[in-house]
Amino acid sequence: MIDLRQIRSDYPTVAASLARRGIALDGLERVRELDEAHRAVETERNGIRSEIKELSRTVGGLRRDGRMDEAETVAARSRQLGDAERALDASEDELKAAIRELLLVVPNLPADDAPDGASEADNVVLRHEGWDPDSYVDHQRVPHWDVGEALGILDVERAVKMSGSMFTMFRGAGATLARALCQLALDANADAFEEIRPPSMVLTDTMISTGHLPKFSDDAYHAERDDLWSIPTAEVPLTSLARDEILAEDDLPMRLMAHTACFRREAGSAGRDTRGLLRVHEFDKVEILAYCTPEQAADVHADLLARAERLLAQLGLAYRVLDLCAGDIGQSSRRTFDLEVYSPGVDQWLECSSVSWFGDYQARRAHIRYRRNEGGSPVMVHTLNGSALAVPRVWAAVVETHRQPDGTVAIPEVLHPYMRGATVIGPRR
RNA sequence: GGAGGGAUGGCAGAGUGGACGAUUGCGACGGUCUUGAAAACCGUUGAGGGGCAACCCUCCGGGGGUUCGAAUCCCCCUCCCUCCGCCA
Repeated sequence: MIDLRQIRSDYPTVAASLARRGIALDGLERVRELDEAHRAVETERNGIRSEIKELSRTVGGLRRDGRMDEAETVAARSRQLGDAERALDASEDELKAAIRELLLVVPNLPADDAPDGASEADNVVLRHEGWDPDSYVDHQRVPHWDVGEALGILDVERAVKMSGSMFTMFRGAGATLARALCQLALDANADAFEEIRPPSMVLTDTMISTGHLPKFSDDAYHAERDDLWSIPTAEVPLTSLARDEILAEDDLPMRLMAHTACFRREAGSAGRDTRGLLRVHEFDKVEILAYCTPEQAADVHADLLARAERLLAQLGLAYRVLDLCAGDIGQSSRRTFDLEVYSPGVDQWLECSSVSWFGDYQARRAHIRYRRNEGGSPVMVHTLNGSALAVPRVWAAVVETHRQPDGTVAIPEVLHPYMRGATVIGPRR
């Protein structure tokens, strides 16, 4: 959530900033009106409540003194006020709920230095790494689904049999490779991040905290009977880990990482990228996440990006870094860098990490604060996160990039310790 | 899933209708004393909302109810503990 007080005190800035996303601002206007009405009702209601409390104290005093008739007179007066109080109370509840409902779907203010733009097409490519378009040879120009099938390490057909389209299954060395990628990502970040193994299903409030609900319910799997959501990313449970807590400044930045399965309905993309691993309903991912102070946020953001990049470089993959424009960053984010890995077999740039700074938007939803060393009231933390490594697309890029003339796949050296000594993936027999 | 017991401030733990936003202890912070520290003593110490301010309001797991007045009484829910059942 953005700060209601900022809407009150600095409406022009908020409106101008949100306008950069290219969204309609009538919801914001409405919030402003409701807020004004809400405060008026609240003030009036509080005055009546105060009076009732005063009268009740008087009743108590009179009764103790045995002045029962007088007590009853005062009680009767208080009874009358009670009716008025209940009416104002109901209206206050309604206004408060209406404001929250609207505020929950108002996106975050893009950072001033996020580039202008309306869509994906306006994202800024900051740089390419390990990228030489002329270096690829014919044996690398085979899509991973063909490579995977030939080597017996990817079995899409049987996954579809058991779970339907857009599910996948790794086999043999392919499954080991998928696991190796996760272990590498965890080990590479263990120097600074606490490893967490969170639940894969969460309550509605947990999904609201990150911004995945209420707006994007179509994108997530929901177990109706128990009202639980399958997590679309470890960001969801990791952000709620500190929900409703007050952290100490000395504990910040607090860095967490988790390897989880991620579940996405991909509701808007039926029929797109249906082959292979480009878009699947369930995939494994290692997420890295931090809570920090506003002052630390820029450094933490750069560090998360550097860590995600380092893994791709170590795997010998080409990638590019995108600075997402104001019109394309996610609802909760203020600034996002995307990492896209180049997959030569399908000749596509595949998004494999979004490294985002959320400011205090998620912290306000999740109520995560910290106390400054110099004391004073608790203030909202900043949250940031990104994928260290998302398995399917990186798996695809590895298999295509490192395919050798004889059709086998050379395993990148950093993965050797996790591959039971194997250095090459040959046909399964 | 069934039966019983619980949920109070950073923690421990009082409080069964009115002077309780809450006794007390521990912890933390400030001070006195001390060369310094400890001990002792004195004081401060929850969160949120509204208001320029004085100040007002809310919060005792969550929601509803009774009452002039609820931490306290009633109803529902959630979570924790004990026992039984089931189970990797």
